[in-house]
Amino acid sequence: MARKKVKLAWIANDSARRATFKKRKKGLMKKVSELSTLCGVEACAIIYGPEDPQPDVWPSSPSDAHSVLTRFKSMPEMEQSKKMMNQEGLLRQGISKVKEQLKKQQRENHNFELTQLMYRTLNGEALPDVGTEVLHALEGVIEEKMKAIQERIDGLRGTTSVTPILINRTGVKMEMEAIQRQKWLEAMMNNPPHEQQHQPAGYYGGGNEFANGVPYGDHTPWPNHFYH
Amino acid sequence: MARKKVKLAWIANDSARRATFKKRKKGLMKKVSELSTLCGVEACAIIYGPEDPQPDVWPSSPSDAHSVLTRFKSMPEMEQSKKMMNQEGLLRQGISKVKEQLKKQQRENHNFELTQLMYRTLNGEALPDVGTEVLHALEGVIEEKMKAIQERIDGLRGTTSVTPILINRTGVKMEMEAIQRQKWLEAMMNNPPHEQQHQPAGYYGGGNEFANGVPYGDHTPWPNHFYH
DNA sequence: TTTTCTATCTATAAACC
DNA sequence: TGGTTTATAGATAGAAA
Repeated sequence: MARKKVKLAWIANDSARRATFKKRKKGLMKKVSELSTLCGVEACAIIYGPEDPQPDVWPSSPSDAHSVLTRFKSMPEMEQSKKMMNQEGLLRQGISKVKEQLKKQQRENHNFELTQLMYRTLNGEALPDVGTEVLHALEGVIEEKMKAIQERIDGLRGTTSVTPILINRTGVKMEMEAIQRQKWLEAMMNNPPHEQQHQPAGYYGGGNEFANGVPYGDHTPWPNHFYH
Repeated sequence: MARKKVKLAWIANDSARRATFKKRKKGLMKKVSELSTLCGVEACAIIYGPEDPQPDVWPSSPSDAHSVLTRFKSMPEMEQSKKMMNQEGLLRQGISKVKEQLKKQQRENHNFELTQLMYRTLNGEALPDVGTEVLHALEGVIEEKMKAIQERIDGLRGTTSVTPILINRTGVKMEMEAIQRQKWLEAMMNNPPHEQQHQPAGYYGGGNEFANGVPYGDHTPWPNHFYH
């Protein structure tokens, strides 16, 4: 884990492996002792060397080690197996984790699609014939954006030093209700989706900022579930 | 070891201690698995939680499942204010990660089901009318188990010191070809999936060990895809 | 409480001796 | 082969959401 990221696989080189073993064993033992000290828990580590039939063990104090091991051994095997051997449990754990990930991903996808919908609509594209549900969600997204912008503006008002270009261009006195489409675009696209930065200097002058291209570079059809 | 160097002593603050415990336990387990992988040695860690009578243990049988799944981190959250253009890319990345996880999980599920199939069949339950594909896969699982057992026995033969209880019970002289069903069960169930330990003392005496119950406690129907 | 973020601290792979 | 050094990967404390 230094100089180079090591691949997690058996180290073929003999001496390198032995060196690593030595270093890491030491580090591991230290970690075990730290965990035990810091959190006041019983812990035990047993490491068999490649040749040595006698493992390195922590805690080094024989009595402590013995106590941990005795406790472990005396426990009905059934309980031991619950955590170390119960495949079913681990599987369930894994499955719910994946499910969780999936849900998160789906939420993100949905949000992304809504954001795209917003940008494209603001850019003059016709709002597709989406269901009310989608409209409500879209409303939520837009509200969130507005809120974020308002906060940013409020924050800037209290500042006496740097006045961001954005403010010079749009004027903060404008009421939120009166913000026009291109102002919206300017505000929201403060960090624009694509290479707007590479647009000519006159880019921000007003008018149809995306005359040269749409925010996402193409007109991907709206996802099917957006429609009735 | 971050933000501030922590003093090596019992952490008095309750929630802080729990948080540290969780983090460090995870880190420790990872280290153990890494050491084991990189250097090809046997290693074991046992950690008792403050309350939990069940320790966390490494290795866990489906070792990959645990470490791989915990290692899996959700993709960094999208920063709306920055680089909208990357959203799509980030999403794709996240999706493929989830997909990958899902595949892994499915492989594990399948393997688990096959293992259950094996145990239940060995226990005398009728082999369901599975397709050839499943049969072949089952064959593979069984072969793997046999190989593992053979290796264990071979290893033990070369040892003059400690003779594990398992050996006392079964006798290593027995040829693999002659191993009977209950021996199989003993060997494979060395750390049994469920409550067999609570069986009467005569449990290991031979005969129908699972007369009072099946290994998994119930007769869950075989998964649909096992059948023709 | 959990999750996420990130500044810092620690472990360690290579290089050197 | 075994210590010492150094640059970097990894672990994690504390804060914030």
